Amino acid sequence: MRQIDFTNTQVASSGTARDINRGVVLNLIRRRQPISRASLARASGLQRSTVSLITEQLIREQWVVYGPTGRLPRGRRPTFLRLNDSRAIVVADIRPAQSTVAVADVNGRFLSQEALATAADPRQAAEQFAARIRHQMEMHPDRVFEGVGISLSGRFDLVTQRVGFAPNLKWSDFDLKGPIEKATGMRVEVENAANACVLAEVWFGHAEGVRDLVVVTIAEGLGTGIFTNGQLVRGLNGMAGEFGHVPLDPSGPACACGRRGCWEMYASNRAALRYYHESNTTPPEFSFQDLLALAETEDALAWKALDRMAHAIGRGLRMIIAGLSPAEIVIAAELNRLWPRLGPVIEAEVASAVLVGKPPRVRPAAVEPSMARLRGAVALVLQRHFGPAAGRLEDAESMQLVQSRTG
Amino acid sequence: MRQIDFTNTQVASSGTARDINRGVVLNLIRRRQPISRASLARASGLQRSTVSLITEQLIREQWVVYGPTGRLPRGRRPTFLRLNDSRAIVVADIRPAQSTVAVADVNGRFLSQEALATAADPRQAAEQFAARIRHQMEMHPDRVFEGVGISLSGRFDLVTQRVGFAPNLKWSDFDLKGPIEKATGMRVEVENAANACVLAEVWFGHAEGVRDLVVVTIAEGLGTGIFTNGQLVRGLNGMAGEFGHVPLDPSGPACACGRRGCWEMYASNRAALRYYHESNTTPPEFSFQDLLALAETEDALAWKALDRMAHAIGRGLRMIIAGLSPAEIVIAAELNRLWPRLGPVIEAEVASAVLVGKPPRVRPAAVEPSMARLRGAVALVLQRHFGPAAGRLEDAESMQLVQSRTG
DNA sequence: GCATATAGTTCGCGGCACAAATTAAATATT
DNA sequence: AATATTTAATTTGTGCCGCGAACTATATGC
Repeated sequence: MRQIDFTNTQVASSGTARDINRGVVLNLIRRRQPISRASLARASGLQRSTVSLITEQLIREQWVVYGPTGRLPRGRRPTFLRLNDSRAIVVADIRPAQSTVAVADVNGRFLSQEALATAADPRQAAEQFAARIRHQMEMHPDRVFEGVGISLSGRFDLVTQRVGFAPNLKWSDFDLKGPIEKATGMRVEVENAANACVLAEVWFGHAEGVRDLVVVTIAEGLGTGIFTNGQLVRGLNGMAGEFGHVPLDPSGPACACGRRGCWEMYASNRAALRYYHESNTTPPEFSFQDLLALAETEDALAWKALDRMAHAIGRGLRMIIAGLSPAEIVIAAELNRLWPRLGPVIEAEVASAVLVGKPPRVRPAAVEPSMARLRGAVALVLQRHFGPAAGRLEDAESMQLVQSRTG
Repeated sequence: MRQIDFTNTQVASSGTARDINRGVVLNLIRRRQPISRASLARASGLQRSTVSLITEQLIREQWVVYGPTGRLPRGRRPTFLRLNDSRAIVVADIRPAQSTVAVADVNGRFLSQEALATAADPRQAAEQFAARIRHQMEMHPDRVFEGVGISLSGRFDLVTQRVGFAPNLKWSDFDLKGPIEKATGMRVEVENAANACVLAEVWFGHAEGVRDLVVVTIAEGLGTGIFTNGQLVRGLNGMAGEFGHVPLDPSGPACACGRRGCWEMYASNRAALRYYHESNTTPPEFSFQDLLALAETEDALAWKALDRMAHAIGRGLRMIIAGLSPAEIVIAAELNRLWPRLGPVIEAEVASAVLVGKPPRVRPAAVEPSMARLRGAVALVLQRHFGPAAGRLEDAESMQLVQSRTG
C-alpha cells in the first residue's frame, strides 16, 4: 500500500498520478537498464500503453535513450531503454584536510576526479570549490550538467539553507550553497556525509527495498545516517544522527563535544590509535592506515587495538538497535578492509543485544567510504529529478527555459 | 512538496488523486469541524467543485454528516459539515495488572469505559477481552462500530500479525488479534503503548503539523514512541523504541533485560521509589502515586527522589536528541502532575545537551497517560479509514457488503 | 504459408481535478 | 421595494491520465 503520511495537507491534482508513475518507471529503468517497455509494464504493473506514454515523455525529457534491440526465443524483438548517461553531475566531498571534486554520470560512474586541500576559511573554501567545479565541468564539454551535489563533514539546515554546524571543518552558520550556485549557475544540494552514505546505499547499493537502514561512518569521528520508512531522518536543523556523541560511560575520556565517554571516543579510528598507543609507543604521524597495515602483518597489539574498536562499535550499535531496530546496519569505515576478522566481532556484540527475533543484518558498505560519500552526493542531485514530484520540477524547468528563450 | 518515498514501487491509478484528496478533506473536517465546503476549499486549495464532489462521497460513505447552518455578515449561509459521531470504535489498553476496555466516537470522545484485571494466560486474556469488547458494544446498540484498537505493553509484529514480545505481560509470540477478530467480527488493530501515545498526540493532540516527535512513556518501565517524517517508526518486528533499555552507565544497577544501568533503571517510577527508599524506609505497598502525594505535601525526601528521576529523564533524552533531533519531545507520565516543578529540571538537562541551535520543545502529554493510550488505540482504527489509501479501503468494504448481500 | 508469441501503438472509456458559468440565499444600498 | 453586492454551492465543459481492448509490427516454428 502506498505510504502517504496523513499529516501532509498537500492535495493531488490531475498530474499527480503521472508524477508518481513517471518516478516509478524512471527508477525501474535506472535499476534494471537496459530494459524494454514490455518488461517495465510487467515490473511496474502499469499497462503497456501507459508505460509507452511515460517513456515517451522521459525520452522527450532526455532522461532516457534508446539502447540496443533485444533478442527473444520468439516474438517481436524488444527495444531496450537506458538512462541517458551523457547527462552528468558534479559532486564534491568536503573534509577537514583533503577534499574531492568529481564528475559522475547519472549511473554514479565517475568520469573524472581531483583532490584538493580544503581552505580553512569558509568563504575561501566556497570560492575554491566553485572554481574546481567549473574546472571539472570544462573537462567534459560534451556533457549536460544537472546540478551539484556536496557531502560534507557537517550539518546542512534545510530551512536556512546554510551549513549550520561543522566543528570538524571549524565552520558554523555559513552559506556554502549560495556562492557556489552563483558561481556555477547550477542548483547545489548539500548534505551531511553520513546521510550521503545512506543515499549512496539506497540509490546505488544493494539495499533496494530496505526501508529501515542505519549507516555508521567511522573515520576520525563517528557519524550515523538514519533511514526510516524509506526516508532520511534529518531532524531539527538537520542535526539527527549524532549517536556518536552519546555517552556510553559517564566516567569515560573527555570528548571534544564537552561530554565524557562518547561512543566516538571508543569506536573511532582515533580511539583505535589510542588503544594501540596505550600498549605500545607509536612514532609521530602514526596513522590509522598504518595500524591497519600493521594488523595485516599479524601484529598482535594492532589486532588487540582493532578488536577493542570493533567491540566498541558493536556496543554502540546496540543502542541503535534498541532504539530504532533497523532492518540493516551498514558500516562505512576504513576498518572494513579487515572485515573478515573484525566483522564477526561486531556481529557477535550485536547479536547479544537483541531482545527477541533475529538481529539486524550488519554489513560493510558496498563501496569504500570516500566513494560512498561522493556517490551519495550524486544521489542527492538524482533525488531532485528521479525522486518525489520530480515531474513537476521538469515542467517548471522547461517553462523557465521557454521564458528565458522568449524573454 | 508531497513526500512520496522513492523506494516505493507502487504505482498510481486514476483513483489515486481522489484517495489523497479524500484524506485531506476528511482530516480537515475532523480537525476543524464544523466547517463549510467553501472553507474546506480555501483550506485545502482544492476547487469548490472538487470539494463538493468529495464531501458528497464522504456523506455517502457516512463518515460526514450535515451540521447546523452558519451565519456570515453577508452572503449565502454555509452548510456546516461535521464527522458522523454515531460511528464508534471499541478500544482496549492491555497492561500487566489492570486493563481497560472502552468505546469512543470518531472524535476520540469516550462513551463508556470499564476496567478489568488482566488474565495471566494469553489465551484466556484474548477470550476475556473479546467478551468485554462485545459487552461494550452491546451497551451502544445505536452505534455503528468501525473496528477495534488495542494498545498494549508489548510489541506487535506487523508481518506475523502476532504479539511478538511482551515481557511485562509475560506473553510472547502470541496471536491476540485473530481470536478477537473472530469473536467480534471486526477488524482489530494492535500497537505498542508508546506508539499509541504518539498517534494520540498526532491525531488528537496539538502536535498537528509536527513531523518529528518522540513520546516518552514513563510508568513502571520507560518506553519511547518515535515519529519521523510524519510516520511512526516501527522497525524490524515492531521493536523500535526500546531506548529505555540502552545502558547509560555500564556499572549501574542490573535491569530485568539482562543489561546494567539501563535508562529505565534511573528514570522510571520504580527508580524514583528506589531513590526514595534509599533515603527513607518505606511502608510495604508504597506506590509511585503515594510518592507524588508526599511531594505535594512538600516532603523534601520525596522531592529529592523525584528530582533525581527528572534528572535521569533529561539525561536519557539527550541521547534521543543527539540521535534523532526531534522537533518535539512529549512526556507521558504520572509525574506530569508535578510538571511545574519537574518540567524545568528536565528542560534544563536537555538544554545543556544541544550542540547547536535551540533545544527541542519538551512538554507534558496533552492528556494523562491512561487516556493517551486509549486515544492512541482509537487513532489506530482511524488510520485505516482516514489515513493513506483509505479511499480504496472504502471501495473494498462496500464491495464486500454488496457481495454478502447478493451472496 | 499459417499459427503462435511477444513488443509496442492506437483508440475509446471512465475517473478526476480544474475553472468558468450558473444558481442560491443572505445583507447592504438607494 | 428594487437592486447591487457578497458568499456558498452546483453545474458544465475541458483536459489529463490510466485502463483495457483492438490492432499493428516482427519474430520463430511447423
